[in-house]
Amino acid sequence: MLYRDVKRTLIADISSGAVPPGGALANEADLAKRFGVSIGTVRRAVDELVADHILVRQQGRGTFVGKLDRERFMFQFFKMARRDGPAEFPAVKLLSWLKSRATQAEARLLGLVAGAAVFRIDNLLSLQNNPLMHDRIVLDASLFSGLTQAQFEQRAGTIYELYQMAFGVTVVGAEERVQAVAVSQDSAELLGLAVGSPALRIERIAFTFDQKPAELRVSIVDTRDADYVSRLVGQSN
Amino acid sequence: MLYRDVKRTLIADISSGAVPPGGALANEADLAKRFGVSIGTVRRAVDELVADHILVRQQGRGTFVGKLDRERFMFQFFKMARRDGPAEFPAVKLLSWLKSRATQAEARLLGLVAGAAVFRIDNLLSLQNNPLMHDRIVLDASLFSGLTQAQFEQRAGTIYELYQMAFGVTVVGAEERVQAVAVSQDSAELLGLAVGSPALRIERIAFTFDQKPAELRVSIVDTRDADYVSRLVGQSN
DNA sequence: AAGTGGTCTAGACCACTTG
DNA sequence: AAGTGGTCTAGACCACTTT
Repeated sequence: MLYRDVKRTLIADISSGAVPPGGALANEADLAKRFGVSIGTVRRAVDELVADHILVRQQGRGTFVGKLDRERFMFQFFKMARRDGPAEFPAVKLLSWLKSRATQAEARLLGLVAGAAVFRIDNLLSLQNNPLMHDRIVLDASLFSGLTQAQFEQRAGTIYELYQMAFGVTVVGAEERVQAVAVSQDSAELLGLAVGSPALRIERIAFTFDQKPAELRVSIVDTRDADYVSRLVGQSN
Repeated sequence: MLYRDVKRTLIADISSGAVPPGGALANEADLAKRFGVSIGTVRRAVDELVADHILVRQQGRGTFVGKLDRERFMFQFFKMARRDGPAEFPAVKLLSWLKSRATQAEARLLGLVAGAAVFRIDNLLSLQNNPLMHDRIVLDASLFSGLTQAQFEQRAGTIYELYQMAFGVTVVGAEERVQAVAVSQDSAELLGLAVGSPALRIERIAFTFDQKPAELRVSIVDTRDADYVSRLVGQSN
């Protein structure tokens, strides 16, 4: 399982920051020399990392560490799409920001001890100036130590890009659990719904390499005009 | 793009029934001879079909056409899981069966003309004897010509396995659109909910090779005890 | 023991991007 | 022109399953 070792080392290089987001990997021949394997073996390791969207290959240019920019966020992490049109990047407005302590349930989901310090960040997301959903993000404060509200609000790109650039926390995947709920008064006001209307509740645990949880996010979504879209694999061309 | 040609030919062999579900492919060396390419090129084509779950490799035994059995159905097409436990195969009870004509919306989703002949099949799915969800399936009658209620009720395996075995229709993927709705009286009675309670509505279009739509299915799901679970990729080990 | 897929090698040539 | 990834070859040996 040589290619496994190569893959592990490449992941270590990325998660340690030795190769930064957007940075180029060494070329395939050099990697092969460094690891003492053939180019084919390097390619196999890189193939898998490309399949996971951790690396991006560009023929003729090189292989780069994938940035969690808008395009990737839309592709991988934003599943809502209006029924009448194509997917679109949402406008995000910060509603509240506070440092707090994890409840027992939050601690379990994030792999922390109950009462651990966390950041709580609430956002309102809109499409075409219409409120669509409301996110409540919970972050392990020790993983994002020093994060400030100003830093969060003034970020240039996506939230995950901020995690990656400023804290070396690369979100590589997530698990979402979706259910239907009756909206509370708070959510109803934010989304322009009647209290008790049906809405989606999405609980997302985003994780980094090694499946380590990095973020807990609970979204309440108005699905009068948009759907949660899920593709059950199967390309085959 | 030799391996692309190999892949296309293998797909043609499968969808034509030349290699039946569960049947073995020729071994890699023979395939290489047949296509006049190296084993590595055959492997690449087969790799992609395995990634799409169309083929299954078993070291030392051979490569087989994947059957749409319970295991695969659970893995790929059944996303509901109880919050208190692991995923579990649902019991399916036929509620109604009739031959009818496609509405305009159904025809659009299935790629038919409005008024085309369709089968309408309603099922109730339960976990641990508790009703969980209610499916309304719409099938193009010309694609499943000769399908009878008895055949449907007496099938041995999954519904998709019946499509595959009896009609040569292999479902390889699907797109699901999920929204929250207030349940109608019919659904409420079936699921033991109060009328107007929030529930998930899942609209699934299942497709075969070439993305041709094969089935439309609308599910109403009670999420008091179970979630719709979605994994946003990212393995990376 | 024979046959299968799983991994790996050490090249080759092609397509694409950049200076 | 030089450098990169993309594809392909023709082997080799290993791990596993079946006879």
